[in-house]
Amino acid sequence: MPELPEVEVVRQGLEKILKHQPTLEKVELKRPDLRDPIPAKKIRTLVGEKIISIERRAKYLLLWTPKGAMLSHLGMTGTWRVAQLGQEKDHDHIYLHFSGNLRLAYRDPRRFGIFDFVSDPAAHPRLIHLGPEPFAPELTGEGLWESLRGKKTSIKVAVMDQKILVGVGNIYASEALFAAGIKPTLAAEKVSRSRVELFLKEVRRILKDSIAKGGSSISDFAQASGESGYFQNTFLVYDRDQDPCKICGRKIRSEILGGRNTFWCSHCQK
DNA sequence: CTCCTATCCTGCGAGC
DNA sequence: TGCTCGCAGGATAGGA
Repeated sequence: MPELPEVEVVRQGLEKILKHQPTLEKVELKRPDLRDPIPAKKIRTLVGEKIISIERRAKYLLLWTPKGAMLSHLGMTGTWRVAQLGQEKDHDHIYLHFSGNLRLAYRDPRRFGIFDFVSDPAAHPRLIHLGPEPFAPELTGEGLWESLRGKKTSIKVAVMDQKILVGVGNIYASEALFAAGIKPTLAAEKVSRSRVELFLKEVRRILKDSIAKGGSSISDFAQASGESGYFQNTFLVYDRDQDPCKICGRKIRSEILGGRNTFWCSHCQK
């Protein structure tokens, strides 16, 4: 669900809400697990600590204290919000109580999310194999192209592979490949270096633009403030099967790649 | 190794 | 209106 822009928008929202560095006073778990068991004991070692920063890595959030961090992944339907007493909802699984009578709620109907404890991100099994951040200055089109070498899988599946490039999920993969004029079904190894360079440029532009627009709000995504994003209004191909291409007017088509619905224009993308 | 499929879970919209 | 079906922004285990 939330891809890099949505997670970044949530990060910015949480950063604002937690700017005054409140102390974590209580961790209330409504159930013992999401996708995985929640290590309640380890997380509660952070009680009494201040939240000093909110970091995003790939689609993960890290709420840092001096003694370690809480790691949050939103899965498909996860949201964080301020929920004072009386503002509980169905599928609220975690309440973080802070000083100053502040309470954050994590809500996640499908429970594909993750909530874990991290001391050393470089050693955490969920983080250790992640590929480069799209905005990392050291990431070049050539570097990305090299990591696609020998990949028989489709370029669409490859750019969604978090070992190759993080943060790009099903929406932004389709949108960025459209912007770069690359047909998603093409084998990754067959995409030329210059076209991979263009893809990187376009995916950066699109991710940045989406962050500026508050991300894409489909069904229940909202930023921590509760506001919706509006990047979904600018989709050129995603979820537009059979609709006319906004550039050439021909029908957008779709196919399942790697188990995920993929959208493209066979005239604009080769 | 790489690649592909099935799977976790709930809610919602389309179609009848 | 109410039911059933298929699908949804992700990531991983396990099999080929």
